[in-house]
Amino acid sequence: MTAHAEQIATTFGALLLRTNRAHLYDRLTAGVDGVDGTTYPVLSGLARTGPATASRLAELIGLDRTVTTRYATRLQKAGLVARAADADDARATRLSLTPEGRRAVQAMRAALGAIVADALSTSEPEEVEVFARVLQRLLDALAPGA
Amino acid sequence: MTAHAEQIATTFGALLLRTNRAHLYDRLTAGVDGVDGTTYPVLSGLARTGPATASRLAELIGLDRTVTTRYATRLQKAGLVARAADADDARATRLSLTPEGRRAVQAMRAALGAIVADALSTSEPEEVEVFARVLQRLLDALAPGA
DNA sequence: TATTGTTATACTCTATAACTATA
DNA sequence: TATAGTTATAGAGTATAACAATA
Repeated sequence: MTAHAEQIATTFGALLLRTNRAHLYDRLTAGVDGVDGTTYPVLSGLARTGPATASRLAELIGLDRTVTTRYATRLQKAGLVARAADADDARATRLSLTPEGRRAVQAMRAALGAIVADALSTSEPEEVEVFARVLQRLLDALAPGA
Repeated sequence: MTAHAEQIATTFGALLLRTNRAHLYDRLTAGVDGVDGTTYPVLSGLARTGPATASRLAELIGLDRTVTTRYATRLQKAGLVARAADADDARATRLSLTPEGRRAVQAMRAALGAIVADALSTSEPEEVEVFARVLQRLLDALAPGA
């Protein structure tokens, strides 16, 4: 058990190396116009949470308010995100996905799903099921906020 | 199966968010003097590969040669890394861990192991075993180089 | 001519500070 | 006075360019 924890820790460490993460992001956003590794979290966060203010979205994805709003502007220029006045609070601006933005998210999700599915194609379905469950627990323990 | 791939992909995406990765690195290097989130890959890479030149180490950890040598200098100043002339090639410099560097790596490995062990404490040993196996496969598929 | 280590330089990502408008 | 959005500015992290020494 401890031996497994050590091995898992090592594998995890390798997986978290900047180069691997960057490479994966590149693969995900390669075919999608207007999104890159930096704006990806903003777009996918918006998809997860639905229409939200920049402040709330920033909290969700763990980025600063100022960065979030700037990336949102980039995505808006690319036609993937829309801004609208908040009816309840004149200070606030609601960010939302455009239909094109939704399509982009869909495409990236499918790409990631395909990569994972391919990577797990040699594993038994029962193993995959266990893996999914334990991975979720690991995330909960490692990133309590998310 | 496809459903699991989707779920795994989503969890994975969350895990790779910059904020989570940075937070984990901070936890790992918190108690260790002279190491931070940026120099960590250099130190742990050196532990994995043993004494190596900056160029070779850079390849291993997916960083640029110039960055690797600069971080190595930082670690050297902290007393964790040593430089020595290469006997076979006068151009080359061999980087290695000092005893203190080895202790630092040991401490960080133990910390990561403890975090993972804790995160998996609610899972059955058989589940953990499966998880370790599938995770390794996933890494192999995602990061062929590592 | 190619490669090693290194430094100088520039670019990108992210955060802090500051400004405006509204609560 | 506090908060939302935004812009200006500064700080890290990283890569590209350039240099000296050796192969």
